[in-house]
Parts: sequence; C-alpha cells; structure tokens
Amino acid sequence: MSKGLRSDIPKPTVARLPHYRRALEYLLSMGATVISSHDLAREAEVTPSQLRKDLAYFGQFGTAGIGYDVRELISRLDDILGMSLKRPVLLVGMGNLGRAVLNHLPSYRSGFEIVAAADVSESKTGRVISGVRCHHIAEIANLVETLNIEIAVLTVPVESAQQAATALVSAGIRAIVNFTPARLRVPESVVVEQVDLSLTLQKVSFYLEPTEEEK
Amino acid sequence: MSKGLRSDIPKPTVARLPHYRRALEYLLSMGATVISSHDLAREAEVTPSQLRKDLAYFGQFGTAGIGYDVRELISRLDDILGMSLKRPVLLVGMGNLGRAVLNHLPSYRSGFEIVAAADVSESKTGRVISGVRCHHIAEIANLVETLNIEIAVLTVPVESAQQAATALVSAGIRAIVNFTPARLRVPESVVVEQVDLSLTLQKVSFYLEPTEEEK
DNA sequence: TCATGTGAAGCACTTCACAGCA
DNA sequence: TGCTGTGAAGTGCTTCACATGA
Repeated sequence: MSKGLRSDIPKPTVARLPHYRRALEYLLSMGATVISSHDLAREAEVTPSQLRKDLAYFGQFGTAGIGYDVRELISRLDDILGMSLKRPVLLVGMGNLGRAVLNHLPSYRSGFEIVAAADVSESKTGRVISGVRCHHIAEIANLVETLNIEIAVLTVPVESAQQAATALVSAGIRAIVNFTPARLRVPESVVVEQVDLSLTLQKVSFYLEPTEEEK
Repeated sequence: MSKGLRSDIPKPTVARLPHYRRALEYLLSMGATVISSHDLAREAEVTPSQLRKDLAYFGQFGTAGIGYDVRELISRLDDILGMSLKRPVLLVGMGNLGRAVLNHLPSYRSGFEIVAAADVSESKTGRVISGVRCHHIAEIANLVETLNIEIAVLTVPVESAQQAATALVSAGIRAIVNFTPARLRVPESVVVEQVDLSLTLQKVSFYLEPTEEEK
C-alpha cells in the first residue's frame, strides 16, 4: 500500500474515521484494552469488513488472532486525522451561535481548541468571553499568522458570511466550518464543511413522509 | 417509474434534494423563471446528468428543449420533501445552543417552525423565550400529541441526551436532530440525524494534513 | 435545434471469503 | 483456533450518450 496520496482515500472512509475514534474512546472508558474488528464495528455501526478495509488504507494496526489495542489505535487515528497536537481554531462571529460553539466544544473532548474569536461588534471587541479574547474582525490576518491557525468556525449572520470567508481566505485560513446557510465561494484549495440545520431538517422530513407500502 | 418505495431512493439522491431546493430559491431571487439542468447543476455543484437522474426518481418535471420552471420545481420538491405545510418542531434544551437554534432557524427561510420548547430547568419553565413557550420536560408527551409534532431538535447537555431521547421516543416523536455528541439508542423506526461539531472538525483536519505528493 | 429523460456503461465503494499469522 | 489483512466478487451510484419531444 506504500503511503498513498491523501486524496486517494475514499471520502466515505475518511468520514468514518472520526466515528471509529469516538467508539474507541467509549470502549476505553468502559475498560476495554483490546478489541476485535467485530466488536468495534458493532459499536461504530459498520460491518467488520468495512472497518478492516478502512484501516487497511493506512497500514496494519491489529494483531491476527487477537484484535486491536484500543489506546494504540486511538493514537494512530489521531496521527491520521492530524489531531496529535491540539489544533488551534478561530471562531468568527460571537452571537448566540458562536457562544454556544465556544461553550460546547470542550465537552466534546476533541483535539481542537478555540484560541481566539473575532466579531464586527465594537461592544465585543477586546472583551474576554468564556475564556477567549474577542478581536475585531479586521485583525484576523494578524491572529491567523501569530497563532498559526488553519481552521475557522464561521458563525456570523448569513449576510456577512461571504465577506468573512473572503477575509479568512486572504488571511491564509485553510479550512472553514460554515454554520451559516450561505454557500461560500472560496478557492478550491480551501476546505469548506457545511453544517446546515435547515438542509438537515429537510432531509429528515423526507424520510417521515407517509408511504402506503412501507412497513 | 410508477411511485417507487421511498426507501428505494438512493440516500445520496435524498441528501442532494435540499441543495437543489436552495439553489432554486437563489436563482429565483436572481430573477430566473426557467432554468436548464446544466445551469441548475452548476449552482448546486453537481453534474447535469446527476441532477436529471435524481429528479427522474420522482417523475418528470421539465420541458424538453426548454428546461425547468423554477417556481414549479421548488413546489414539487416541497411536496417530495414533505415541506408543503410548515412542519412543527419541538426544541429540547434551552441552553446556549438551543437559543441559538431558535434565533437562527427563521433566517434559514425553511419550511420548519419551532412551536414549543422544553427544558429541565425550573427557571425557564413557563417563560416565553424568543417567542416560544418553554415547558417542563415532563410535558413533552402532551406537547407532541396536542401540537402534532413529529420532529425534535435535541440541544441538551450530552449527559442527559439519552434520557431525553428515550422520553421523546415514548412521546411518539418520529425524528430527532441530535446536536449532542451522544450516540442515541432508539428504535430503528425513529430517524436520527447527527450534527456533530467535533466529528466535523476531525474530518476537516484530515484533509489539512501535509502530504509531500499533493500540489 | 436544444434540452430532457433514460437505458447502458463505467466507476467506486462495500462485502465476501480465505490465506496467513499469532 | 481466532482474527486480521486483502484480493476477488458483488452492489449501487454516477456518468455517458442518445432517442424522444417541444
């Protein structure tokens, strides 16, 4: 398998890796030290073959006849996901939603930390909110460079989303998690991940539609 | 094509329908009245064939040689997605995140409306927050029945997520949009859609990893 | 002529099934 | 023996290419 281009990994595989990591954390908290692909797969709600195939893209992690060392595998997944070091994150937009993200992220026990925030409002600029200093949005280029930030979480009002995204891109941000319903126009090299409540509700709604045939 | 079982529709197709709807709304706001699969596909960031194939699962909506009527297609998508009537939604958990969802949902111009909220806190019970009355969590069975609610948005702390979900299920809720990192155990018949910031961050992080080979 | 709707072909992901190792 | 890692087979989604209709 050599190393393989990162872009050669199937997208569904990448999307499942965080789930494996979470399942492993859970199993670890339940006292497991070694786990078979069968048991881990059940916890992550995939098939054992799929789990083994997914891991195989990145090397060999298990012991035949035994299974996987839980701590070891978490650590390897952290390497693969780029979480070995806590990644600094910039929060843009300190409204209701921004503050909610700020308060909730630590409880996720993730490898990410919001190290700075930005907002247009003069009333928030300079204040420290939930332990994070809020800067004026004009300073983001500075923040990104001095704090070595690659990821931004965008929680501004939808009207200013594109403007903020453009500023983030020229500041050198490489990925944006976009909580606004705006579809951002950014260079292809910038990773955008959409988190959209209304699209999610619409999808859910589809599966609720009545059908005579369905059980 | 007759009618087709709802579960026969490919999941990727279902996931794209809300994007088509959004693209159409945008095009409508730009003054478009008729649109070709080519132009709509560009706006929705899919291929024209994919768009046409997706729509073909549900019938014939276009005019050969012309394209699709924008308003007409939005309306058909609303039918398909079960959004023709505004669906009532129950918000469970009135913390930071719950209030953020409450404030932001209207700006999404979605076919959904939060008609009631629930929380454990006595201090919130009975109050009206952002135009929505907050009830005690013990009342959800009542709320669900009297207001005819099928969808719940779960924004409680992770520790009480499973308990709340169980209560929602026995109250007769059919779908849960889960903003907590908890993996909910519910009957198969209940639709659960996970919205998880830390899993999203991990996925994004993967694509940022340095690779010598990549441009 | 131009764009839809759709079988057929192609591709990508998943599952199977077993060789090989502890 | 038990379970991983992996080619091979199978499945399902996407893209192609064109017949059909306006």
